[in-house]
Amino acid sequence: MTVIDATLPKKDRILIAAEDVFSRRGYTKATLDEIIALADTGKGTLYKYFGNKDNLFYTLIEEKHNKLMEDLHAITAEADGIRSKLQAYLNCMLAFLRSNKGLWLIVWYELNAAHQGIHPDFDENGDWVLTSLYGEEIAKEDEARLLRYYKILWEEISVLAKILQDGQDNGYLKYTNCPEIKTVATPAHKLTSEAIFGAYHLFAGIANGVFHVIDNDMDNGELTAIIVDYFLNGHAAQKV
Amino acid sequence: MTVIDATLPKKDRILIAAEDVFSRRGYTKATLDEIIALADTGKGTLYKYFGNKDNLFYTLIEEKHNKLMEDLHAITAEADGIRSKLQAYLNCMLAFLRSNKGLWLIVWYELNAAHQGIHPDFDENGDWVLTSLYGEEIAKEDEARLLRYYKILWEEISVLAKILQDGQDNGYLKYTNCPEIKTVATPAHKLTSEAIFGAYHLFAGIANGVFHVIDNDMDNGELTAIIVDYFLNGHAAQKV
Amino acid sequence: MTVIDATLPKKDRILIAAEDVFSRRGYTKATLDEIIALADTGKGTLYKYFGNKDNLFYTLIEEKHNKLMEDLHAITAEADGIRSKLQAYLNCMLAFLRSNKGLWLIVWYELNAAHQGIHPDFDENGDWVLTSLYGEEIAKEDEARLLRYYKILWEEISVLAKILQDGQDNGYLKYTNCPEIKTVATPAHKLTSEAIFGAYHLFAGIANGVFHVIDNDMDNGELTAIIVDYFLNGHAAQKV
Amino acid sequence: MTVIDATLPKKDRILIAAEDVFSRRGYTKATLDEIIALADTGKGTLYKYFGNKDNLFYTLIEEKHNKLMEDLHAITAEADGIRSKLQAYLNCMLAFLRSNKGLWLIVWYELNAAHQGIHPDFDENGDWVLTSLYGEEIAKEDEARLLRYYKILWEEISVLAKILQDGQDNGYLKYTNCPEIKTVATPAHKLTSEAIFGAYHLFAGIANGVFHVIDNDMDNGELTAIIVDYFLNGHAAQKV
DNA sequence: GATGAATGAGTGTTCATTCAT
DNA sequence: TATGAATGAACACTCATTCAT
Repeated sequence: MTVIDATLPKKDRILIAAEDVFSRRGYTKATLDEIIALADTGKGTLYKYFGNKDNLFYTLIEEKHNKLMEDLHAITAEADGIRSKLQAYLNCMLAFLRSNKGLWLIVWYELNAAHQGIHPDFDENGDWVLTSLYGEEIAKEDEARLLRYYKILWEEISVLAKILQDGQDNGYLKYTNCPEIKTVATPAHKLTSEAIFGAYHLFAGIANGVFHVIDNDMDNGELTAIIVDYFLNGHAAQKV
Repeated sequence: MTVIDATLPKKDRILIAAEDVFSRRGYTKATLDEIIALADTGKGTLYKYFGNKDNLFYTLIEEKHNKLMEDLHAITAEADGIRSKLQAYLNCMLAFLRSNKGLWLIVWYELNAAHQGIHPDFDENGDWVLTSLYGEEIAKEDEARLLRYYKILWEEISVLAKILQDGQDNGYLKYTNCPEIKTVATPAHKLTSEAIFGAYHLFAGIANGVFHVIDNDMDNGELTAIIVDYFLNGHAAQKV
Repeated sequence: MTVIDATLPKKDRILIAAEDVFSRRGYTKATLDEIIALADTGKGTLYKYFGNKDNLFYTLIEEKHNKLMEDLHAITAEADGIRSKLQAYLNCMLAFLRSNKGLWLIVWYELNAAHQGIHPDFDENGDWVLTSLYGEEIAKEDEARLLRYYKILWEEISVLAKILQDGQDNGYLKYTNCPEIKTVATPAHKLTSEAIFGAYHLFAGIANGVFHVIDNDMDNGELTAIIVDYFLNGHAAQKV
Repeated sequence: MTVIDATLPKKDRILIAAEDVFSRRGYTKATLDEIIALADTGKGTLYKYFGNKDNLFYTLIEEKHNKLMEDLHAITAEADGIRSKLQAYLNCMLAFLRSNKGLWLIVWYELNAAHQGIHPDFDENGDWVLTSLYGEEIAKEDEARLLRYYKILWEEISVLAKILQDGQDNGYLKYTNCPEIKTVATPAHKLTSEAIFGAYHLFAGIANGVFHVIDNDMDNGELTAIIVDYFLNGHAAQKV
């Protein structure tokens, strides 16, 4: 059982406790009671600072996400060439996901609108719009809640997608002419679906470690080098 | 709101309704009330047939899983060579996941022991054993419940892992000498961690479609051909 | 797990199963599902023969009670003198309760109106009437149900009470002049409250065996001899 | 319908309501809904304070039991000689049971392990151990729950048993040489089975008043004097 | 600013009873 | 006659949220 530094401000202690509990239990099964017990504070305090369960979680996520985005932008801007941009992105992302696997699984799977029968897309004005695949009405407040998590995924993916897009544009990466892979790109984003698909494909596996095969102490650089090699050159021993 | 054929036996209607509700809501947020309302039946009927929520879900999963395993074994045995085995596997798996994405997301993420602070592994006798990463006791019945879902993941992965393992053994696929990727293989399974990692990496992305980029009507064969090509030869336009 | 002779008529098998289950679980916690499973029959059959749970239980009790009453009357009529009548009564009762302890505990405690805030008594016509101690109305059908169990207790006690009453009337037993022990006797029954109290006092202990102190194989005659001696002469080594 | 003083703290009101409802309905048939309705509170409040139904009931029992044990020890230590110790014990117990008849019936009959096919006894270390008479497994938590009620019975009996044991040891009370009455005594407790049997026999009848023969206003001292006389000298008018 | 007592809608589960076959 | 599928009211228990202090 983690013990939280009693000298920290209550707000910080709640966030630390929330991270611990959400990571272990998932969003739905985490309880505010466990969080305040761990933070050694009262329920009123939690609500004073965060308003409700969802805002508490989002605050947690948002802070980390913003920091991650800064890092991703900085580190990939610095790198030179597709390959080193890719490796920079992955190094950064892998380190992040290793520390925040539990929380990001929640965003990717539990809170992802796309897994709740809801299809987020852009309308003609380039604004996000949610469509229920089952014809149900989506309440205004649900919409806002769902969308802000979706945007987080989108932003994180977009950095990688941009790299891949550039790679395709300048002929470094394949451009597979497969019409069935839908283009969800908009003028505003210029992401081809293929790039998104590739991006997702690329690091989805990293985030999870379903079978715990990757040693927790291993060096990021070495692992990402392997992954980038697989991604660029494939798993075959020689061209087939 | 789907309407279920009123002439079907209650048991079938419950299963159909359960699939619908679990797929949309996830395991925890799905309620038996919604299921019976959709199935137009009583709660007692559901419990008569399935005993409890978890058994209802597992019944749903098990039936589909068994059928899938039969198909996977048959279709990959028939195929000749690593590449066509890979493609056969993916064709089969992709078709399956497209129909059962919601349910399989639950198994992969929500019910996956590895995402609940629990580490499943083999003991010296080759039997499964669960270890809590947080020092909490795992109740006997929780253990059984978690394990049966984990075994499903394991079985489905193992077919692909075997193909990849063979590919490495005969030099067709790379064998990356990366010691930090842990070997979880046991004498009984002979799965190298790399094979597992590759297997997971390979189709994790397919299962999800976070961004709905793949058209629902697209041809499986064409898509899997692209994926296999990516997997074998990589995304680079030429060897780098 | 008892196995019931499959050649017996369904009705008999249900009664045998019901006796087993009620004895082990008590009235409320016994389930009809367990009974029909043990009887290897259907729910409809049970309801066809017995109508509802309470009738099933009462049928079980009534049959045994009627046989017991016959025995009690016969055996005490035969005996000569208070002491041997007492001993005869106790022998009979003890043997009965040993075989039917579980069922009779239900009648004495679980279904006893007096333990449910209800006071059964005679009205001016000598008819039974139930009065709620909490001012609640007693539904007509509840009244009938409660009363029939109460009458069973009453009848079984009355045989002993009559013996004790006779003993007091002819000076063999003490008549303690304690006005606070209420007279519930009616012209029809002529039971003084003291006799009832003594009767109850006498064999209440036998029925229960809270601490399992009495060996299941012990001889009835020997035990009842001790009890009657205690009852008549007390536990003191000499008159005190 | 009792009305509970609205100025009392919720916790106290729940306890008062619980006592009322458990006493009238018995343990199993008492519902928490009725309790909270009577206490005029919410279900969450009940669970906040007591955790579950069984803890609520046990809280009720434990408090009263502890107070009773103090009184029993004090009052019997003060009394001089077997007879006055007996009378002191009975006075105390009778007063207690008159106020708590409903609750103690539950402990004696409904929750008594010995009435659920379970045999509590000491093992070689003097620790309590439960054995199922029907070969069923006893779950760890069921064991703890059953045992704590059994210990209450045991403690209350033991005070009296000690008095009776002393009476036998110094020849004041009969020692009936009846081998069939099993010795459950352990070195730690030195209770002969006879003493236990006598103790139970003695006051089992008092607790219940199946037939309401004892006037609720009657004086304890007078009644216990009669009972002790019956117990010591028997019911016969003269030695028989 | 901090608290925690109080709440009640909601959730999985049980089981006596009904009724069409 | 015998059945068992179907039911739904009832129950113990959970937990996000409110609000008076």
